[in-house]
Parts: sequence; structure tokens; C-alpha cells
Amino acid sequence: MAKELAKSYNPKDFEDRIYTAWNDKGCFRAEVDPKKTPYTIVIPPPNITGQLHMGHALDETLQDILIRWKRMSGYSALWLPGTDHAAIATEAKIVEAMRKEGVTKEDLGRDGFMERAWEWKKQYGGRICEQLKKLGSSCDWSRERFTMDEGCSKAVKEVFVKYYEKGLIYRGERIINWCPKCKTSLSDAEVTYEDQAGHFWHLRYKIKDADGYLELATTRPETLLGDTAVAVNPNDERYKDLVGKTVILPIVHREIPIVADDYVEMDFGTGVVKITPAHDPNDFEVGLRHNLPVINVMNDDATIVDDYPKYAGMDRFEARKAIVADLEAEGALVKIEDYSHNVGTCYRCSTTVEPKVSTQWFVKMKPLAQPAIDAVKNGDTKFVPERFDKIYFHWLDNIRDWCISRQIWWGHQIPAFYCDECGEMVVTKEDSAVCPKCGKPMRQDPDTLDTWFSSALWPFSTLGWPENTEDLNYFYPTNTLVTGYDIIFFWVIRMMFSGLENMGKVPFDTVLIHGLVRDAQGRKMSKSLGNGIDPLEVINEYGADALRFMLATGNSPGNDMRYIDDKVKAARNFANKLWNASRFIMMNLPDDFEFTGLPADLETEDKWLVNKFNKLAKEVGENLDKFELGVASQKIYDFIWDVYCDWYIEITKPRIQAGGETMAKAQAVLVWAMQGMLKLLHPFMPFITEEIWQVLTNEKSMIILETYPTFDSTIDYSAEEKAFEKIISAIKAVRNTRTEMNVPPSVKAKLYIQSDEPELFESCAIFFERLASASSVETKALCIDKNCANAVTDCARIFIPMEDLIDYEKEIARLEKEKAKVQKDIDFLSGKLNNKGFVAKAPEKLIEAEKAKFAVAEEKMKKIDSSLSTYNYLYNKMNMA
RNA sequence: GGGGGUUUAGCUCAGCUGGGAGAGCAUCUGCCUUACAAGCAGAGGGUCACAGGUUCGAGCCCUGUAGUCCCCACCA
Repeated sequence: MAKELAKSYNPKDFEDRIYTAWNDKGCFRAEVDPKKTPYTIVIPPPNITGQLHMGHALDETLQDILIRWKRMSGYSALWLPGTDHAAIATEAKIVEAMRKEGVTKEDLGRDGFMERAWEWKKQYGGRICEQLKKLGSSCDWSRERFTMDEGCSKAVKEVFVKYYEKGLIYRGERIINWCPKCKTSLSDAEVTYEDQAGHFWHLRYKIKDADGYLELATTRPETLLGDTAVAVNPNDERYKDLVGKTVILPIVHREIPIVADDYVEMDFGTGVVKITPAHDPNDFEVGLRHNLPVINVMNDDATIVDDYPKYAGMDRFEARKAIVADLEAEGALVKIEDYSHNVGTCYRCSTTVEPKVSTQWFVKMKPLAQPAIDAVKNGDTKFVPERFDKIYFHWLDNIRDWCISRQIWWGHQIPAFYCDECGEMVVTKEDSAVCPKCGKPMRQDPDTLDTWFSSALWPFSTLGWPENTEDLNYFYPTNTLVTGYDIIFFWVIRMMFSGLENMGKVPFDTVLIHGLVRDAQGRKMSKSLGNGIDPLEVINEYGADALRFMLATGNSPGNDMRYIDDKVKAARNFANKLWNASRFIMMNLPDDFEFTGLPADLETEDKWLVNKFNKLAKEVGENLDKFELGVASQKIYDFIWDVYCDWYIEITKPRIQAGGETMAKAQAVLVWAMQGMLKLLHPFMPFITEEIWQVLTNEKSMIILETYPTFDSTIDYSAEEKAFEKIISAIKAVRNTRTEMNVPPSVKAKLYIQSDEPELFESCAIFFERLASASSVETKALCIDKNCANAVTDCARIFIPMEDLIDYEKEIARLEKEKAKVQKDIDFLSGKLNNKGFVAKAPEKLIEAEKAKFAVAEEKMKKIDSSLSTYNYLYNKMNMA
């Protein structure tokens, strides 16, 4: 060996070095190769403000597993990386940083601010990519993109203008969600509703020209300033006569009409609702139906406007208190009730959203939604797990127009231009415009687009669209989109209709949905709770491979998982196990060893291993095809630990000591299987497998570029596999018997094995010596009269002379226990086989299998009975003496 | 108010189109057997939430109930 593995597994020693080597050698680069089939994943672009968190770690791990597997399976596998400008989030961070310096946006002006924002991008945009590399992400960095780079910006303009010309984008005055802290409009998807404890203020409004009052309740008394009506249900007998009359609004003493509208529920509260069109979406609709004026009472920061001098400048919650106090003083407050209700909050800053009437840009969703619904219905794109298509359909079925304009600067400025002279508007891809009517230079719309407008185009804008590039033709549509279920509304849906509308094809064939990584108690990881686990710290302590393996194993797609330190430790221990196994085989290979393939005349135990590996490769492939990554990794784990390490390595030890041909064969099989295992495991644990691979192969190749193992139909050693399983179960039986009799491993004993296949057991005698503490093995002579313990399998009785150690009473009890177990089997199986329904309807294969099992159990029973009668005889003889 | 997830060993979770319940950790008992104590060999531990149903056969399919978590929704 030119190079040796370190004595202990220490991932820090090699992970960074290996990543650099892969990257330097262009291993991640995907080529447009007509001879290959493309396989494409576009990364869900992390925010440039972001730090790698556990959610990313999970998302990237799954993508990297798929990409590495496909790359090794002969595809031209492209994993396209990049970052998102994250409009509101980034702008908020920059503004916050500026605030600390005492600088405001206005101080800098738009150009100055943008300059600063690009500075920020330069500084932090690359950080998360560096962190992705720590995880081992095999992204094609030569194709790295950013949602605001030149190409993506071009795509955004192209789409905007196209939609506008098709009537899919319009500008209009609507009631929208407004975040008073971010000072921008939000889309419906960007509002998170949460139950909040609040109050119900019961108020009474004086009816004009009549005695009495109308009583109603509100959760937001401060909006009273903007009330322009009260409404009742048209069928409500109580109020029928009042419709058309007016009431006097308390405090403001404005006269407002009583209107009838179906929106009002008669059974709820008093059946009377105050109508504030400017500050409630429902009231806005009612207002439209009844031609009510819209009175805005709040500024952009949710302080009260100057029209109400007493409250002007007060924050809405401050104003609420003041107004309630005034209502009480005026006698308009009837009572206050505790009430819990749903409040919309900004998904970025959690500030309570204020419904607000303003002029914004919208995407007309109905015509775009339908093809997106159809594409999933007809299977062009499928969700894994399937159940998420319900969420998808439900959202699209109920979709409303998408508010895309944002009142911030960081983002794609809306390509619309206005003429201040004549009011003309032009939408164009050009950077400037001249008024077609009066020839004056036009002013560009100051607003920017929702950050998701550009990410909606990500699967094709990153491949060069709107240019007709080679990449686009080759890699689009992409194949698998991997993301969390929390992003379906924001992103998946919008990519779907954008891809269909602009490319005429779905953007991906599969959406692989994963859940959230929660903390050990099952809580969501969050900054406010301070319970987040930093993946980089985990990598630092246990290595990226351990983290990846933990994230990929032991959970099923779409379900949340918990981060538990012990799970990472277990994964690290597994890596360590593999490390040491490879160290073992390498220290037992001659210096000039060169693997040239499996020898022709393998031993039974070799064929046992080869056959099991072949089956493993088959199953892993099937699991990966079905996106059952966790099942696949578990099977690889089990094979490496239980089959290869615990059995095969132990079996080869005496053969290696024996030397000669048997050693040579064992060495070849050890290396063959190790190489296969490393390849199977590589997508999950890329670093350790590469490190071992290179040492094992004298750095002649890189595992990342090797071919992924698949089922080899020319291999069929099932007979040998079955035969050797007999040896294994016999060894286990001996171990079991010895342990139950408290015989320490240091006490060796001769074994007498009685079976129908003495040659098989004879040839495996050495394994009983090494693995079952046998001093020697006799497969022909019987040993009945000695003081023997007894181990029984379905095909062998094994006598273990224990001299004085034997306690017949205990031994009989032990055998009786075993007999009871086998009897249960026999009862179960015979019950099944005597069941007419079963025999008539069950598949024949199964019936045969059950029959075989029954025969085996009967064989074992015979052997136990025979042993028992011997013991009983000896026991009685002893007692008589 | 709708929709969905989940309920399996003490804990965290697997369990593929229905064919005798699994892993890791934890527990108990032996072992430093020269790759690995981050290990080896054994063992114990489950009426698969509950109640019905379909079936020769149900952890898995159907119906209902309960606990729990999440998403959506304009009852002020």
C-alpha cells in the first residue's frame, strides 16, 4: 500500500481535502452529453442572508445522495447551485445594520442603498455555499446562479412583460396584506395566521331618528375611525326595519348607514357588524357591494393618520387603548369579553399584518393554476409522498390573485414606466422608456417584485432561458425537486405554473418532500427558543458523513424528524466500524496486491457473501428508485456491520492465517465486497468512502466517478448461501447454549455435530473453533454417554461435552423451553396448512414456503425430542445410582 | 369549520403491492477473541391507540372513536 489509513477514524483529517480534490478535478461538472441521459436537480436556493441550518442540511443531503447515485449510474447528473436574493429578509437585515450606524434608507437614496446591498451580497452570498461544501454537496459550481444576476433578471423581465401583454398581470387598487414593520405589501402566502388571545369589545351605536342603539362587537375598536357602515343580514327580522336608516358613529360622530348584506351571520354575536372597508378584507367587499366610501385611518407604519388629531401618530395598539377609554367615557362601551381569534402575521418579522387598500401589481392566477392542476392530475409531476398533492390541489383550487409588488428596493424593479405628464403607462423590457403620447421621459415604477417571482423561474432561468441554450435543451425539464412541505405554496406551485406557461413543460417530474428537523423534544428549531443545532458544529464534532447518514436514515419521506445527538453518534460509530474494517483488510493484503476480479473457484462462505451482496445491490437500487433513501441506507448499514464485519471478516481470519490459496481467495472476496459496499454507501457517506477507496485502490481512481453496483443476474449462489446459513445458525446455537450455561469463551470444548451433511460441517470445522469456542469438531462419531450440553438447529444436533459443568436439570429445562417454542411454530404452521381456505386461496409459492417451514420445524422437534429423551434417561440413571 | 399527519419495545423511529413484528439507543449477562470497548457474544422487553368490518390471513385495506401534531379557512 502506497498510503495507509490513519489508526483511528478522524473525519477532520480528510473531509476538506477530499472535497477540494473532487472540485479541482471537475468531478461535479455535468456535461451536455448526447450519449448520456441527463439527470437534473436545481437547488432550492438558500437566502444570501442565511447560515446553514439543519433544514438545509437535510435538504442538501437528500439532493446530494440522489445526484451522486445518478452520477455513478451513468447519468449526466447536474446539481445546479445558487442563492436567492430574499428581498424582504435581506433588505430588513441591511436596514438593521444601517440603523446601528445611524443611517437610513432615505439618507442613502435608492442607488446608494442598492450599492450597499450588493456589497452585502458579495460579503454574505458566498458564505452559505462554503457551508454547503462542508456537507459534501457535489454541486456544479461552474453553473452557480443568483436570482438577481443578469440572466435571472432578464428572465424576470421577459416573463413580466409577456404576462402583462397576455393580460395575466394587471395593476389595480385592492385590499392587500400590509406589514407595518417591513413597510411593504405581502402575498397571501406570506401571511401566517396564529391564534392570539384578544378581546371582544361590545359597543353600541346610537340609531339616528329613533330611540335605542345597535349593539355590535369588534376585536379591533381602533378601526372604528374608518367605519362607513354597519351591516345586518337581510333576513334578520330583528333589524329589518332599520335597514336604510343611519347610526351615529361614537367618538367621530359621523352618520353611517345600516346596510343589509349576506356576509353577516345572524347567529353570531348580535348579528350586527361594523364595516371598515379600508382595514378588513371582508368589509372591503361589503363596501364594494354597497358603494361605501373607503376611509383609511392608518399610515404605512400603522400609526393613526392626521385626520384624527386626538390619536394622530399613535400606534394602532396605543390608539386602541385610547379609543376604548373614550368609548367608555361616552357610554358607548357595553362590555369587554376575552376572545381568542386568528390574527395574520408577517412570515418574515411576525408583526401583525394590517389589511390596507392600495394600488399594487397582481398576477391573475386562475388561468395559470389550471394547467398546474392538470399536470399533477395526469402524472406529469408527482409528489413523493403522494399525499402532498392534496395540499397542492387545495391551494390551487382556492387560489386568489397573487400580489407581486413590494414597496422595498432590494429586488427586481418592476419594468413599468409612468408618464408624469399624461399618466400613460408602458411595460417594457428596456431599462428606460419615453412616453409614446407626449414624448417625455418616463419614471419607472419604484416597487420591486416578490422574491418568489424570480424563484418561480429558477428551473429554467438558471439554464439560460430566455436564450435557447444547449443547457436548457439538455437539462430541462429537471427531474427531482427536493424541498420541505412548508415551501409548497411559496415555491413549488409557482414553479409549476411558471414552467408550464413559459416552457410548455413541467419543471420537474418528481417533487420529493421532506419534513422538518425538530429538536430532541420535538419542538421546531427556532431562534427565539434558542434550540437550534448548528450543523457545522455537528460536522466539526462527528464529521459530515455521520450527520448526513443520520439525516438520511431512520425516517420516511414527508415526516418530521428529531435531531438526537445519539443518532449522530451511532452514525459516527458506523463510520468508525467501516474505517476499521477496511483497515483490517488492508493490513492483511500483500504490498503488491492488485485486485483483478473474483477468483473462479470460491468457497461456500465466499459465495454466501457474494450472493448476499448481489441481493443487497438489487434491493438498494429498488429502494432508491422509489426514493426510499432511509430504507436503502439501513440495508447498507446492516450488510456492512452484520454480514461483512461480524461474520465474513471473522470467517476470513483463520483463512488468512492459513495462507496459500484459501487466503488469496478470501483476500480477493474481502476486497471485492469492500469495494462494492463503499460504492453503495458513497452517496450517503461520500467522504469516508472516497478516503478508503483511494487507499484501497492505490489512488488510481475516485469512487465518485465509479459505477454504482446493480444486480448481477449471472450470479446465483443461492444454494451456497443457504448451506452456509446452516453453519451460521449452528454456530449461533452453540454460542447460545454456552452462554446459557455460563461457560466463558476461554473454556474450549470439543463439538460433536450430528447432521445429514457431515461434509459441510466438516469443511467448516475451523469456523466452529474460531467462532464457537470449539477445541475440535467431530462430525461422524456420536457422543451420547458423556456429560454433554446440547445445541439444536433444524439440521444439526450438536453435543458439547462439559464434564462436571453439566447440570441435567437445567439442561432439560432449557430444552423444554426450546421445545415449547418449536411446538408453537408447528401448531401455527399446521393450523395454517390445515385451513382449507388458506390452501385453496393463498398463492402456491407461499403454501410451498409454509410447508417447507413446517418440515424444518418438525426436523428440529425430532432432534430436540431425541436429546430430551437422552437426558431424561441419563438424569434418571444418575438419580437411581 | 374543513383537510392531513401521527399513535409499533423504556426512548427515537423503520416496516416496500396484506402472508408468522424490526433497528439504534437504553437495560441485564458474559468477554480487552491481535480491525474496531466508537467494540464482540448472548438475553430480556410489543393484545402494532381503541372498537367494528373486509379477507383463508390485517401493523398494513375500509368505517367509526380517542389522544397528539400540523396545514388551510373572511364569523366581525
